[in-house]
Amino acid sequence: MREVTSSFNAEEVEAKVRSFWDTDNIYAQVKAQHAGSPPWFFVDGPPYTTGHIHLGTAWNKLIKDSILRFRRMQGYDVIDRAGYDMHGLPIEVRVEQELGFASKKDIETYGIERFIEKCKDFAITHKEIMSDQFRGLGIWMDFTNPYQTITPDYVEAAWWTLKRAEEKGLLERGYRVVNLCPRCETAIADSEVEYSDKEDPSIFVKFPLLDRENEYLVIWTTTPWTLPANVAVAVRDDFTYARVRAVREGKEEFLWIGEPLVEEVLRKGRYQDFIVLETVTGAALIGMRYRSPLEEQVPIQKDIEHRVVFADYVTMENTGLVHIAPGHGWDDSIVGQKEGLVSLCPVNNAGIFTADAGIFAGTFVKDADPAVMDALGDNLLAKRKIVHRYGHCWRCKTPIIMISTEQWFIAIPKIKDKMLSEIARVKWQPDWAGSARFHDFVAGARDWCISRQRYWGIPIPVWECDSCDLRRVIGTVAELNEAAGTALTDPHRPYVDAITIPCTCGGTMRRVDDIFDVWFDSAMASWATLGYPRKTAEFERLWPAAFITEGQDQTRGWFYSQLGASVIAFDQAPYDTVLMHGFALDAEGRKMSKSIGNVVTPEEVVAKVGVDVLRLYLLSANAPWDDLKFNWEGVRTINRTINILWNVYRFPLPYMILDAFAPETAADGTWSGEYIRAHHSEMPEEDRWIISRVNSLAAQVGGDVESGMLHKATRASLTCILEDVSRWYVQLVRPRMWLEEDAQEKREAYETMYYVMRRICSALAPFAPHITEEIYGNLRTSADPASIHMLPWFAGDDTLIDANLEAKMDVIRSFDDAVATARQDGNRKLRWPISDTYVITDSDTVETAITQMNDLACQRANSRTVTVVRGAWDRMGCSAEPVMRGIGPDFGKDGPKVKAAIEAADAAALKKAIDRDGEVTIDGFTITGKHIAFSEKLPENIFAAEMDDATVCVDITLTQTLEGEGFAREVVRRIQEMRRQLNLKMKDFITADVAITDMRVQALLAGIHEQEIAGEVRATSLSIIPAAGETKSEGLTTEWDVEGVQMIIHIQKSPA
RNA sequence: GGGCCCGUAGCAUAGCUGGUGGUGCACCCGGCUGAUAACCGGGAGGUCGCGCGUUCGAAUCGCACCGGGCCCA
Repeated sequence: MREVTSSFNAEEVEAKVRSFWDTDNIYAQVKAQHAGSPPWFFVDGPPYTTGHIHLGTAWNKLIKDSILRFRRMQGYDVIDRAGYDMHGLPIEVRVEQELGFASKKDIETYGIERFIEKCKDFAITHKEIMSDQFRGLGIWMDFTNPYQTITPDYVEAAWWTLKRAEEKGLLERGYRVVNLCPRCETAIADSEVEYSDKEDPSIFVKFPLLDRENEYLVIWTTTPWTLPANVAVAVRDDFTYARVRAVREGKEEFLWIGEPLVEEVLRKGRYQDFIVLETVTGAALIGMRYRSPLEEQVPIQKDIEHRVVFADYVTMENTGLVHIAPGHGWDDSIVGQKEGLVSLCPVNNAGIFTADAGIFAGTFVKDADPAVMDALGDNLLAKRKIVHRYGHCWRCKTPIIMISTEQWFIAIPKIKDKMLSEIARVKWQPDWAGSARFHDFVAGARDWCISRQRYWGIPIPVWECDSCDLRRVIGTVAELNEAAGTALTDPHRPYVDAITIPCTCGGTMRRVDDIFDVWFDSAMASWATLGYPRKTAEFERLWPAAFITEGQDQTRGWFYSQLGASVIAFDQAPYDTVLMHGFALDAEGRKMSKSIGNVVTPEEVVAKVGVDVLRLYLLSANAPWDDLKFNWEGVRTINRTINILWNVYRFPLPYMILDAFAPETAADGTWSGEYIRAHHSEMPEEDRWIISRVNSLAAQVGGDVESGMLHKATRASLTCILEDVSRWYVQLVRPRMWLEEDAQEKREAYETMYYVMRRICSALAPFAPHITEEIYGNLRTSADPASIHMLPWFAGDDTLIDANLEAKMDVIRSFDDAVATARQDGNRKLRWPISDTYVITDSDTVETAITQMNDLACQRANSRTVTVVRGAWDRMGCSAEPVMRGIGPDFGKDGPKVKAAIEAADAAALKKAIDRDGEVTIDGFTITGKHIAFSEKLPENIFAAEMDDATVCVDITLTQTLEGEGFAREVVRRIQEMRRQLNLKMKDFITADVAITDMRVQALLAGIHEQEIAGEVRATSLSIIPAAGETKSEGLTTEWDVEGVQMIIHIQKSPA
């Protein structure tokens, strides 16, 4: 053991520990230690390789690391391979930006091969940067060999899974309405759509009814460009619609509008006058036919039979009639299917109108809005602007459009029941994450569009014949090479695009152009990380995952994609337990974002307080599943607690080192609490108490971690350090540390402190791996394992837990607080001894504790005696107060006399009499309870304070003896302070003179307390003298005012 | 618009199978002084987001609303 002098320096300690881990290969050693033990299969949710981690990413990995460390200590062979999500549009967009590209054409011109190589470089570079950041947080996962979604074996896992989908009839191709980013020219998932405010036209349009002259349906839309694809108008059958005759600029026309909206719509259309001719329910409108107002400009519209249909989602807003374009809206397409409507989509993947759009052909849809409005002519009833929430591409921020396009789908509804029953089987932390949230999400899930029209991703392994309609899904690279007679190694675009397969019909099969939705990649993680399907042994041994944990946003992300893929592939969920955690928000509970400027990075926290404090803060601040409101104050508090842990740790070291203390060990020299187990029964109560507390803590922490309650585990540990060890045990045990002789009590204190530190470090090791490693490194015996992380998890020893003792100590602590309060009230410092303390109570628990632990109670109270009083205390005085409201009416003008009589009488005697007889006669007046109010009165020099279930009374009366002792302790304190000013070492001796001119005080001390003072301050000679002699040049002389008494103290270091 | 979660003193958080609201930090006052740029005690501070309901009694149960978060539309 070596002494540690400075206060806790996170930067220094953590750097030292990190370098120890690195040079001695501790992580590898720990893993080797558990090789062959029962496995614990964890799958890392792969972060996307953006290149920088934020607080949420850090939180995520720290939760993982803490749990993995705990499981390793429990003895499991933990599979801790990290993973990275490395394909996809975000990287493509970044590379495009670097290269200054504006569209897919630029990529084609540049060359797909060069482009995807750039993407690959980007992903790999940024993966390395992130691994370093994670390592910097002390995270022990396998970053040297992470699974990567871009490796051939990983790609193959996706191919194989798609083949399974095809075999099960779950792979479908078809036209669906999807979100399209016209810039990226690809379909994007709902989850890739980001909503933000956007200004759009807000127009009211008249659709002329067939066979009704000058009569129109009025609809509203914010997307004029979808009107060329209009095929129907929807209404609610139970709403009321009005037919109005409206006049604008002298022209009269007949309009159909939702009845409550008539006035508003006509005002917007600047109609001068109107009259409601009739009202009907929507049901009466259904089936009415109308013409497109654009049939001249969009010839295809002439062939459409437009009609009014029912849709339940119509609301009585705007006009109450809804424009339906099944090619441009999800809801519209549903209505279209149900009603057998034509689906028009005269728009291509770049958002450009096709020839079907007539005069609009060749124009970008959004740019065509004004032209469409122009073309509407008089049918444009009103034109305004609106700012509303609109979807944008999450990467390039381009407003998305909805178009009907041919895509590949997984038919999720066909496997939904199985997915739901698997959700019920999985253990969710918290329970509602699965049973409510995820369940509801999956219950409403639709087909999963898995195709993207991009480059950097896993190519969809479907080959289609160019002459017949045969298609083939390839499951592995080997299968492809065999079928095509090639030797492909990298299954990415464009290499894979070149490969053709001869078809049985004599034609040539070519790969479809699409790549997978990047969410499909990570969905395979649980088997891809095991090398499946290329290798099967590990898969059979380990799968499914014992545990995963991710943020709540992954409900619709990774929890979902994994479940879907796994049910496709294996008919079961790929995980057994899922811990869902929250989001990292700022102190006000808002999302951290660069634009608000409220981002807190992990690095800045680490720079201020170190990794362990960040870790403990993130883990203890709130329950994992609640959102974290980042708060610097909270971080500082944890920092202080950790500093206290450090102080508690270093406090006994100087004494232990002075005494060359070594804890008792087993025969092989390793420590596991040998002394405590052997001597437990004869150890002091305070030692047995802290040992019990620490064992209770260990038991609690283990249980909390297993149930995902990381906040409870860490809070309990920190509270134990603060409350039990620092604020109580250390205070109790201090005097035993500086006993001179080789006392049994001191030995027990050392062993206990050692035990406490070792056990607390063990309990804290998964959460604060650096400081615990440092402390352990200094405390461990030479035969103990090199690292704390090599120790088995200490789960608490039941035989050392004494709940009864813990309860009794709670009473003493409550008593201790009350004594301090009462003394403060009586203005008697704790340093000054008092004669008697009384605990007035009706509680057996209190009586037992104070009686059985009386020595400790006396010591804490600095009182000669501590006595329990049951019921009323006979020394408690009584005061009597006349109640004039009662006296006045009964005694009239004698009232003042009665008052005086009551005040003059002995209150206790009055009370006794009234209690007994109900009345008492004084000075001829008969007095009853209503004339007098009794209250308790503390005797002189007694001060009281409440504790749990009791009242504590301290008697602060001074006697000569007590006063002498008080002054003696005052002198000791002053001399100690002076020793400190001289920077003396603990073992140094001094000589001292205490000059006191006050003869009474001098007499109290001289001869009686000199020896005692000398002993405490390590003085070889000490004299109490009446007046100071000549000022000495050596040593230190200080004049003190002690409770109004002047003292001149001189001390000087003795020669060694 | 819908689902889930959260909303308790200046800040953070416990209590939430109903019975007079705890804790930590910060603040103010005091104590201790061989852990000392530490430690301890006390005090003040709360319409438990708002409203209605169930109940003898609600922070706790129900409904509606407001604010925040994630997700969906």
